[in-house]
Amino acid sequence: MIENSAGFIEQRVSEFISRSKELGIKVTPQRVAIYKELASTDQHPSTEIIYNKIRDYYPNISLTTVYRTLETFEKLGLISVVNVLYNAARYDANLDPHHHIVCTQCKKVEDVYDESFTNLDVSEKTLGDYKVEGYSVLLSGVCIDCR
Amino acid sequence: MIENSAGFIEQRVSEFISRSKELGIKVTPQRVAIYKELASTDQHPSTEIIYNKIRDYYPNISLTTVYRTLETFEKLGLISVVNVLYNAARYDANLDPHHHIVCTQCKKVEDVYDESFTNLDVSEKTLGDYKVEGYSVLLSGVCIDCR
DNA sequence: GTCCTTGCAAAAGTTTTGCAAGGTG
DNA sequence: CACCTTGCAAAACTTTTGCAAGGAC
Repeated sequence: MIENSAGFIEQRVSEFISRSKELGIKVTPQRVAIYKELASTDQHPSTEIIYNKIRDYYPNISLTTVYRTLETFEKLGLISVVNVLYNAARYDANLDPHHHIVCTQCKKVEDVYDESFTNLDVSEKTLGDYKVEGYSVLLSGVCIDCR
Repeated sequence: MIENSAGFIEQRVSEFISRSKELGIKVTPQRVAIYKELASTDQHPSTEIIYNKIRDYYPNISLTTVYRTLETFEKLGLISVVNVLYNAARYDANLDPHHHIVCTQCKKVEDVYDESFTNLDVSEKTLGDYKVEGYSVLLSGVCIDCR
């Protein structure tokens, strides 16, 4: 749960710094700025958006650094990527209700048919501001070929 | 459920042609080829992959056409896009279990906390070939600002 | 001081757009 | 034959990579 109090964010940044030292990566001002920006919002920003926000107070930062840093953080489990399959649009002619599992290594997608996934109650949820059209469960894992 | 019999695919292509006429879009050889390619696989191909497969027997087709056609089909509900948020990577510093809802119009993402989503049983599923690492539910809808 | 990290520039990869030619209904 | 659709080319946008300079430990 995000709380927009400065103290809460400072605490998360402190934890990030400790964790970075444990993991053996260097704590640079760029990395702190990127982590802090991400920890300060629940808007799930893109790389470009993070870059632009940081440039307001850190004009010399490079977009390349933001890309590389987010990738590093994600690989180490310090942050997560919301959309695993962001590389290219993937299409499906099968309109029956079903779900998907993606291999985090080769990005292959397979279908998952499971009634317990298909019958989730999405009507009464805390989605007050949204007109919900649908949902799907995306599992992630490593396929047999990549193991 | 995809069945790889030629007859089954032919039937789906026929339905596609009828539906196209109902919807008032023109049935071109390119469109039929694209639909047929997508209906013949459960691999959830990208635009580029569909393009390359079609070029084996239809060398003049343009990648632009494949992009535009898939977009058209998706808007009309003839196919669906597996990864709504494919435009750019979106990151999250919040590692607590939670889910997301995306506005299909402005692509804004918000958090959803719901225990019934968080307690799905993913251990005994028909995911035999995968080492499952996790999952998340992605709801889609239209946010209040876009209505 | 060592070696990881950064910034710049260039390249690779994905998607969109303008416009004239072509084909469907 | 009207108008939607296609193909080409160019541009826009997102991401990755090579390399030399710089900074953290």
